[in-house]
Amino acid sequence: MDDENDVDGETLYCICRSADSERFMIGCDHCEEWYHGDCIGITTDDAKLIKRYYCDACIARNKNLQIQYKTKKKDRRTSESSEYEKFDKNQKDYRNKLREKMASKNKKASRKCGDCSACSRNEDCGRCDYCKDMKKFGGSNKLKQTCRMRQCTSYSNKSRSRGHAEVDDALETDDEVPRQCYGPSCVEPARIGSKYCSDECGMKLAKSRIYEILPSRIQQWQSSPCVGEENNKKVLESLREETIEARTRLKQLDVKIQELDLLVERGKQLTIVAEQEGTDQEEDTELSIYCVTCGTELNHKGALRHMEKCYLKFEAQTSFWSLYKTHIEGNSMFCDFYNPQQKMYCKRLKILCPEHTKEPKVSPDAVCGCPIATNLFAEGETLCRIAKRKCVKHFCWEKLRRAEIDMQRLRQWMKLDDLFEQERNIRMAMSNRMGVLGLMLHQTVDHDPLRVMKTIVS
DNA sequence: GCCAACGTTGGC
DNA sequence: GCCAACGTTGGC
Repeated sequence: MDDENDVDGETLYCICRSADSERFMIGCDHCEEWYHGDCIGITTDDAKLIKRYYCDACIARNKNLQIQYKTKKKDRRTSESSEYEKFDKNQKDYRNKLREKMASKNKKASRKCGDCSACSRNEDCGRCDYCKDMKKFGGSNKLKQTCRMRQCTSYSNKSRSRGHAEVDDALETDDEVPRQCYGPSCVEPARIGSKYCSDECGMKLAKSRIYEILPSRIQQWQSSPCVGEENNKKVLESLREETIEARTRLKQLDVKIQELDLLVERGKQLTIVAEQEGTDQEEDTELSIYCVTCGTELNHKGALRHMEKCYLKFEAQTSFWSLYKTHIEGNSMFCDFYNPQQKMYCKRLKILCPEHTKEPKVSPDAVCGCPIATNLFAEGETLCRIAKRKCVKHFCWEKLRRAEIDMQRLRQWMKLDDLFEQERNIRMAMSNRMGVLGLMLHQTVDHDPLRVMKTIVS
């Protein structure tokens, strides 16, 4: 503190922090600081009436302090009373003027009442989050806020939306008179602005509080039912069921893929039968078909082929990129092509991605192999044996089926993701509820006298 | 120009 | 509504 009060060997006084000791000064009988009479609105005549003077800062910190007069206040009805009243009035006027002056001079000062303990602190505590953010305490200066201990308490109780963090190590009264450290069996004086002499003592007391309170809280927690906990458990159970369902569905879809693979393999064994071609050509020759993507009128023979190409053309114009590669157990359905310039991964379905998946070349001997429908909803064992290149009925059937399965797989994975997120939130709520902090901070008081009986009986 | 910190903004 | 982040501003 000496360096703050000392500049170039000179002692600094008063609220003006000047070294001037030539003019009239009065000393505070509490902090022993000296104040210029004209700086604090006290004349030499006023001083004659005062027995013990306490400065504004000390009075603000300790409400028990009051300026003591040579004649007691109750005797003020005497001839001298007018003098005291005059002095009191002067002081009030002076303070009001000072406040107005400060307010007009500095808009930022409007957040300080000037009277509370926080306003009279002249050093940052160095321990709160705002102090730790400050450059002088090695912070990054992101928060740029006033030390918690210096934030005006009057202002914070009305208009500040930001909560004043209750720090256990903070003062209740902020009385800067050193007192005994609150640490268990510690006899050292507490640090100024703290209940403790050191961080260790604060931690020691916190620890012993936990040892003292926690066991009974755990017992209480275990003996009384908690509706929130029960509800959470129920939701967790239903989430678990839904997860199992989604996983079963995924397995079924995997089986579907295997079945499709087998079907394709079976088709490969077949040879082309040309006769079927003739019968098909006669059907529906007069029907008009329009492309679902571009709207052009199409010949039914080339309709599917056109629509597929047209779709791919339009699909290629839109990109679906993500910064992250997909991590899925088993085969991923995403393209996940990595673009090194953008540093991103393609998120189209792999089977449908026109940009990064090349269509396999169809050999002239390849058979279509699509199962032929026996009626609208069922398909028989018979496979289409027209040449793959020529079959207009089942164009790209295999690709579309794979895409359909992949879409269903994707839907299930998204559902699993959603279920996982919900479970995580519930588990977090549950662990918060019965975590050390939760148990220490909250407890349930049961006001129903019958409930106690029930617990005892059961 | 530097610094403290107020007041606003945007994300959650 | 809360809060981290930050642009801005006033004082020095």
